[in-house]
Amino acid sequence: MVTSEQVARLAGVSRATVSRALNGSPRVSAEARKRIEEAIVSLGYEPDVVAQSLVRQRSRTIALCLFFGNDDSTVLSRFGETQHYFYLDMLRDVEREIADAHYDLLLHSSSIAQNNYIRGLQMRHVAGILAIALNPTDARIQALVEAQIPTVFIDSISQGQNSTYVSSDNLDGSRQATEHLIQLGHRRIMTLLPGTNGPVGSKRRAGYCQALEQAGLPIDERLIYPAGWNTEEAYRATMALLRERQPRDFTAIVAGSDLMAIGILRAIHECGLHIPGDISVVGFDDVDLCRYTEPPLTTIRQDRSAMAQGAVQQLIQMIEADDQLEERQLSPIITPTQLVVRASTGPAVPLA
Amino acid sequence: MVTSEQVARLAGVSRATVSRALNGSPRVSAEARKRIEEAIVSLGYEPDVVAQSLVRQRSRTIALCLFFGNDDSTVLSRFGETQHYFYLDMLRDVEREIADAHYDLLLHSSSIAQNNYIRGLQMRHVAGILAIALNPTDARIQALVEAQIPTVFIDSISQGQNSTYVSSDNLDGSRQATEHLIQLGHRRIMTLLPGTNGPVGSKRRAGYCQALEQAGLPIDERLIYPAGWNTEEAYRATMALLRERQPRDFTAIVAGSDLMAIGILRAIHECGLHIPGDISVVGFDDVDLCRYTEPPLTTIRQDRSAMAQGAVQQLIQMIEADDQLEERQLSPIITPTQLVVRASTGPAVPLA
DNA sequence: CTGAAAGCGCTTACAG
DNA sequence: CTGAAAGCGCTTACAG
Repeated sequence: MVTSEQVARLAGVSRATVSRALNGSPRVSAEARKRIEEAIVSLGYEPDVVAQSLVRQRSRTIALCLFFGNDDSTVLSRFGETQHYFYLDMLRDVEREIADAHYDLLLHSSSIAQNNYIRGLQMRHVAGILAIALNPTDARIQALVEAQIPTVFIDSISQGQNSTYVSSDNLDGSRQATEHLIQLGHRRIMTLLPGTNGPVGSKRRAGYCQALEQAGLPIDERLIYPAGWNTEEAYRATMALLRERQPRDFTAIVAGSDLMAIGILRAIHECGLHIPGDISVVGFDDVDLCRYTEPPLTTIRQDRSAMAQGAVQQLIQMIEADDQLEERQLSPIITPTQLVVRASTGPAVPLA
Repeated sequence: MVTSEQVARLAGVSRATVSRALNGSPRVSAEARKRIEEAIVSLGYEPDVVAQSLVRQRSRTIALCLFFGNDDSTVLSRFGETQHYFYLDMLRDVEREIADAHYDLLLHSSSIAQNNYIRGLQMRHVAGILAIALNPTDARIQALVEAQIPTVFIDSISQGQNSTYVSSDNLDGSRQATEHLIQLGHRRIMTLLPGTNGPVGSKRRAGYCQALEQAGLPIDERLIYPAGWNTEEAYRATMALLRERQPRDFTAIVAGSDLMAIGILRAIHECGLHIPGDISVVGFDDVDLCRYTEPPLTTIRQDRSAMAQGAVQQLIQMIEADDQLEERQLSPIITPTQLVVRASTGPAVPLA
């Protein structure tokens, strides 16, 4: 294991000078710099990041914190569940951004209480935190905000002195989806959404309502049907819906997400109905799978790479802005959404 | 930030004793231990893992290395691609196992050359490596093996002094899938598999052939059709197949994976054929989505949690077996596979 | 059983 | 521009 000591010896300088050269200090002569660089190459030296972290009291590591449930102790624990499928794609972009900035990504799993959770992060000297916390009442959110470690939340609207958030324009996306159906002649449009108080669901509900209002359509509580974010719950809810409502009182469904839409499609098929012949379905997210559903799914695209890029760049900016400007204004980043029309939506057919 | 110095002062002992108590050394008196524990609780002390890593020359971090392509510089870069969907589920189990053992998971992205790749891992003092390398010729595999850091590969059959692997019984799984179709009366059974030299594909091809042989059926090269692991390529291959083969010369398809099967189903639908009425399809992996395809997919289940558990436990055992026994025999772990019958397979119908 | 001391590999005021 | 020295927070022989 090559150390800076060996580099210094070979270059005929002190470790201090090697360190300065490495960290781009201007106070190093050209000759010294050259000799050091040669020594580094010939020895294959690379600085020990652990030692650097210790002395700098800060690592180049960004921790990923996912709180999908209240009890998930590991970062990925809930990632197999269909409702979180969307975030995976975004994580790819997140990792690329982080790598490009020469930071590492840590999945820090702590099965302990909240204060220990934060402490674990501090003891690892993480530089910053990227958090996706779907339940706004999760106590860890507030703990994170108070910990004063630079933090960017995705899809949670928490803000603080050292934290901000990025989110899609969920309201406008849902509005577009509903408007698309209205333009196709639909008047009785269901929406399946969780009954929780999360910001994502709330905004999507609001967008749905806004589109109806703009079109002068009434907002019927019977058209807003509760279902969890996952495929199975959406499937069950739709089955229940199709059985309860005889005769059927709707011609289209705005799904809370694409993965919910997949369950909805399946239920409609099983009841012997056609899509979009009998019922039109719109998803939300535009995950890759949308192209392979039967029929291919009309949906709302979230700009995942813009979300990831915005989140990471904002985070790194916060990390590297060592000057703690009191007046710093951290404005949230809201990325646009866009309707993608495929084959699961069509003209409304009159109800029986 | 509470340090061991403060704990020592409060407990009236030296830092050395605090360290011993913390690390479970027997050479600490009961009274000292008690006072130290009280001090730790009252101060909320937690050791600095960075300092520990430096002095121990080893962190409690396990790096995740995914080499899905030859050029992926980030760990997750290829995870959005359908062909790697399966590994995500396994990663969940992997993370849980790692967390339970009180290790951290690092996604180490290095966009640099191979020797720097290894060096980056060494400089971070990672304790061990979990690697999924789908291309057996990837130079990083050999570099990893030679680096002598404890490593467990998943689905690559690399072994070395400090490395071993875990894999499903791919051959037997594919054999079961094919046998299932034979029992349903199918005689002309296609298989769609990548033409690469990866161990997973090779084993699955061998299992397919073995089932045919055991049934006394000929192995027709025209029945082994090349297609990449992803949904899109499987879709395109099937479309081409259905156009080329007029009249059609097969009644069933063994897909290389579930995500390939999804593309195959879509192509069959688009050609106006029925599943399993016209063509039966079997997948491989048993991802959650199988239940939601149209029709629900018959497939081969891989025991992901057994794979994850085997991999992590083996890895940690290697890490903590500080005694480098020369005669240590690291035997690979092969987990069983199992047929899951759903609705995409049915009796063979005679070909025109 | 316990403490003083050295050391892990680096960085950074402090002098010069 | 450069080096000697101190220090980041811990662990571990070495004495006692």
